[in-house]
Amino acid sequence: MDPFAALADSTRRRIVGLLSEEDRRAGDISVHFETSPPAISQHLKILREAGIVRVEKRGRERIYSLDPEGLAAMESWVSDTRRKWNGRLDRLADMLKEEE
Amino acid sequence: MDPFAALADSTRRRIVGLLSEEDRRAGDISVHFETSPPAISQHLKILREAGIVRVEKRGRERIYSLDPEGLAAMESWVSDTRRKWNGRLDRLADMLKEEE
DNA sequence: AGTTTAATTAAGTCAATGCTTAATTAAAAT
DNA sequence: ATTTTAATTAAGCATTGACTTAATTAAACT
Repeated sequence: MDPFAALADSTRRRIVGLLSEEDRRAGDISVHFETSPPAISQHLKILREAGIVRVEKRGRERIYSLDPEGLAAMESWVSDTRRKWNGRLDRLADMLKEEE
Repeated sequence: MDPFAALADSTRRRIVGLLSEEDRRAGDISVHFETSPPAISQHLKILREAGIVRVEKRGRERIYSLDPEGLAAMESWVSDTRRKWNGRLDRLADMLKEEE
């Protein structure tokens, strides 16, 4: 699943929010939600495959951490879009200026 | 549909890309895609309800334009997440510094 | 007035998504 | 060695999402 679709789900965004604060074990993520541990595990898998999150096995626990690279796609799309939009505003400003 | 879900679809992101260049009539958007005009119209409705796009009726045409406010939610979520993440890195750097 | 054009809404189909409970894997503890 | 604990995978189900064609709305043209 691509990063945009991965972050379309609010539960997954909340997970990312938790991991932006600190690395956490799967169970420590799970307790923050009403949904079952398997559901959270499935969300984590999606985030992993989207490159947004990493896992590290530690004994029988899995430590999840944010992979900031994963946000890059979204960040650059947004900033590109914003830049193009601003470029239009700038050209409009120029046109108005030449009318003076 | 919330802005994140609205932008999870690549067709809708392409529409936003087109509108970041210039305002366009529904039909002028539609021709850029293989899918049928009704499908594009449905996408436009979703973008409208997410606050990402605006319409203006002009005779029997509808002129679509980008509503940059609509991107704000995504932008601020991403930058907040990034900020929290960076904050962690900073604290880590401080800790390493104090060890010197 | 009647027809064409621009666009949307309606209705139905199919695939994808998110959830649940049950089953499995594998490490830790007794 | 057996049992408990942490987490995931499997299977099934209900909902949502994106698409299609057909029908509708409304403005423009002749």
